[in-house]
Amino acid sequence: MNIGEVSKKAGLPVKTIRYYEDIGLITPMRDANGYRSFADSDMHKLAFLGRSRALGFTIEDCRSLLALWDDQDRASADVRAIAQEHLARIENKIKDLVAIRDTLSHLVRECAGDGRPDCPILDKLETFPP
Amino acid sequence: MNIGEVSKKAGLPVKTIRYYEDIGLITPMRDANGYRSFADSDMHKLAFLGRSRALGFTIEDCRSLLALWDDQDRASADVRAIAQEHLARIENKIKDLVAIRDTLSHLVRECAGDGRPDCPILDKLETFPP
DNA sequence: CCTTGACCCTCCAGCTACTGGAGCCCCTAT
DNA sequence: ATAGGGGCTCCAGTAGCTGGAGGGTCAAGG
Repeated sequence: MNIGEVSKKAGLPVKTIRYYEDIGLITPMRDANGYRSFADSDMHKLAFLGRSRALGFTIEDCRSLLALWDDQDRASADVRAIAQEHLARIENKIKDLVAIRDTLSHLVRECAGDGRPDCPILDKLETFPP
Repeated sequence: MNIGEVSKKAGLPVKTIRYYEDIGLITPMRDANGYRSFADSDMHKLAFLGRSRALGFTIEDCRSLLALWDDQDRASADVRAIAQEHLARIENKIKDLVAIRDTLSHLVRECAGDGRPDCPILDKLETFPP
């Protein structure tokens, strides 16, 4: 398979696939003409990567997950640890964003949003908490 | 005021303040020795920037907000528009993250997390939705 | 007067995870 | 022969800083 076909099947941009090779996540063969030649196992890895990334795992997480995936003797606890740590990061991020959203929507509601210059949003940005 | 003092008062790292000057958000004077010399108005702007950034506004948003802040004749609607757009971005991000969190916590709950190699997390990453 | 240590300065490189573009080669069809 | 749609590499840029090298400046203590 050439890179274009893999790109369609895996749902990843061509550039991203080449990048993943660059950083050593996959190592497709090469044809005589220099074109990358992807085996099914490469496709499979790329799909795996796509899903992991869609769930917000970092590239380094993906590298670890991929290694565990390749290792038939892995302990599921190792996988779980990575996922759980990531889950905690996500939950923190959500908490931060919710706090921001609350502050922000409060500010937006308070602002008349008309042609006058008085603006509680700017006022609050000026003198917010401490 | 020297940069160190401003840094403490505004709660921003020295490097960040220099960066903000670099990109034209502030333009402090210079002393004869080349040191930056911050006026109260600079401090004020930096505090404003710190708060805006803490609410997740992009640097370009900050640039716009700062311009509106400086403009005594601004329409509050202009500020509101920026804030509202940002709010929408945040809400989208929260939605995405919540979806990720739900999937992820489901996976983590399903995984035994013991020494055995069977791992529903890897299975799902392999064969997730479509 | 000299040194020490805390500041300050500039410039360069690196982080994440790609993305865009230039400039080139290759393959197939007409 | 040529046109188009692949493919290739390498370089640069994105956001928003952060770290470090290598150097100047200032106030206090010996």
